[in-house]
Amino acid sequence: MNCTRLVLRCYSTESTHHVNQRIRSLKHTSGVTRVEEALQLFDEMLQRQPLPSIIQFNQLITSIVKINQYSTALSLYKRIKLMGVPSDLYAMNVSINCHCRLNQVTYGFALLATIFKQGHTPDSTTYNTLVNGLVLADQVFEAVELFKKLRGEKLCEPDQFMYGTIINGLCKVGHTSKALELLRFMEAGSCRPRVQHYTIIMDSLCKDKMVDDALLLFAEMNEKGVLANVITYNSLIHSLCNFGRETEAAKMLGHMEAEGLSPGVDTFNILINSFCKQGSVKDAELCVEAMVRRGLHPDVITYNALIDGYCLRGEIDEAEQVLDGMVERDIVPDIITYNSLINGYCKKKRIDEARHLFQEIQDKGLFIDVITYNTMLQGLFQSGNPSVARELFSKMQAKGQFPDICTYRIMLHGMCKNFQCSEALAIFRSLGSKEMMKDVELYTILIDGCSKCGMPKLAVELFDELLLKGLKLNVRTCNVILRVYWQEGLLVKGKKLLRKMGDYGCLPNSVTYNVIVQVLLKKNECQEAAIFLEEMINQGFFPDSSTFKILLSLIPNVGQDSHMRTIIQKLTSVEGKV
DNA sequence: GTAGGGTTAG
Repeated sequence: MNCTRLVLRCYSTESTHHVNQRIRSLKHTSGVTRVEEALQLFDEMLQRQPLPSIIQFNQLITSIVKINQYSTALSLYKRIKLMGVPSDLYAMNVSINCHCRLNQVTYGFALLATIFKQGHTPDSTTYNTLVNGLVLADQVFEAVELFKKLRGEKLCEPDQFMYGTIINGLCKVGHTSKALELLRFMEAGSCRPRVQHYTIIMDSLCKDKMVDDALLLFAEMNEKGVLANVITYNSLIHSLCNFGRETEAAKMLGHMEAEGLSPGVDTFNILINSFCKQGSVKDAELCVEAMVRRGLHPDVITYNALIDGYCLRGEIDEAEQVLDGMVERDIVPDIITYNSLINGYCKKKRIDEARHLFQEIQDKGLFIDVITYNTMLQGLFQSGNPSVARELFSKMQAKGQFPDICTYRIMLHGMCKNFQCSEALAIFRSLGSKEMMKDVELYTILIDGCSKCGMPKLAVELFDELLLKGLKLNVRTCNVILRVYWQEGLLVKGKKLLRKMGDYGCLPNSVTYNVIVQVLLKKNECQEAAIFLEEMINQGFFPDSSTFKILLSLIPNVGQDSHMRTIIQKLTSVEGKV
């Protein structure tokens, strides 16, 4: 009798140990495998007699939550409930979080009621999870109200998490200054702000383009003895890069190492990407060397950045070399890698190679995305294959790939250039999406296209339609229609628009004047052209090379004492000095 | 030994 009991107890503790071990090992399993193994373990746990404790179930389900499988997690809780395992506050809190992540805050609040009903007392985690749920649901105002209520009614003393959630929410809706106020409030109180709080606000300041204010706050934080961590540095490095301040970003990296923090592959990738996009792939390569020296391994993102960087510069051979290098290191190229390469071939007008690669990756069974199609379509148009492009456009839709706004811009632009304006217009009119019909870029393409296809009236109508829709104008749109106005002699309209451009938020630029002057010169209206040339120069703009060419060709024909002659002389003398 | 907030790369 005693013996049996002993054996049973041994079996029970041993299996508990075994289960714990398997739960722990789940953390080292990734993605789909983790879900599969977790589900299998869960089934085994349900078979056990006695049933494992709620703690073990919580641990297992948490490992599923960590990989964002919220519905799965909730369904498992439902099942253990059916098996009669009593829930605890941890389980309830995790469930609330799952509902919040699934955009079901309401269910979260329903669970709060259940907690009370079951005689539990919600804790700060419960409330914080709910406040965060409101933030996630874009109900920041409601989140702040709940926060105030909890504090006012002493239901829950706000802790660093709660403050973090609210600061995050305020920043998310653009109220960075309110968040900063709350930070100042914390500094004066007993719940002192941590690095997280500073990081959120610095990041938000940067998103508001106030990078220097962020840097000031960073300095202030350091003075207060709050230590920055890798996330803080990653965020600042990224923001500096976004504003073209790569040198300072690189200095930041040095800074963080001096502080004893180790930058990760992601830190380097931020810099590498930025250098590549800027066109300085050489600097990016130096960054890669620096990361390798630190024992970090470039990943697919690193290689993709380099490949894209080279392709953007048209240095396709270098891009191919990088590709070889990554394959040698067993890093599998993905669709982004191939999109860059296809773009590189297209840029170099090596359309056959682009088409070949496009076919090859499909044969490999790789998923082709809308960017692949867009890249290919653009390449086809630019290499003078409009009909192949149009075939591909049909094919992608037949395959179930929806065109996006870029697809339509590429298509309509390509078609207009190939004198297929009427068909382009037909496509535009048949656009299902209301959003796309409100795209100023599409209008600009069509207006320009119609005028160049000999349909200026249609161009003018389209512009009026655009105004009627209340779409926001940009300089390019104005420049395009101004050319039409001057070509068609619609000078009243033209001059009116020229004057109103500032009100529309787009001041005339150098192109604006070049366009007008060129039209006038081509129409041989030299006097009028001279007036605009002068205005242009007074505004600090300068004729571009094509305007200049026309001007120079006029020299023999303009009279000795004409206004135009003086201007040309002035221009050529300035030109000589420069 | 189970739960809640922050950054990012294409």
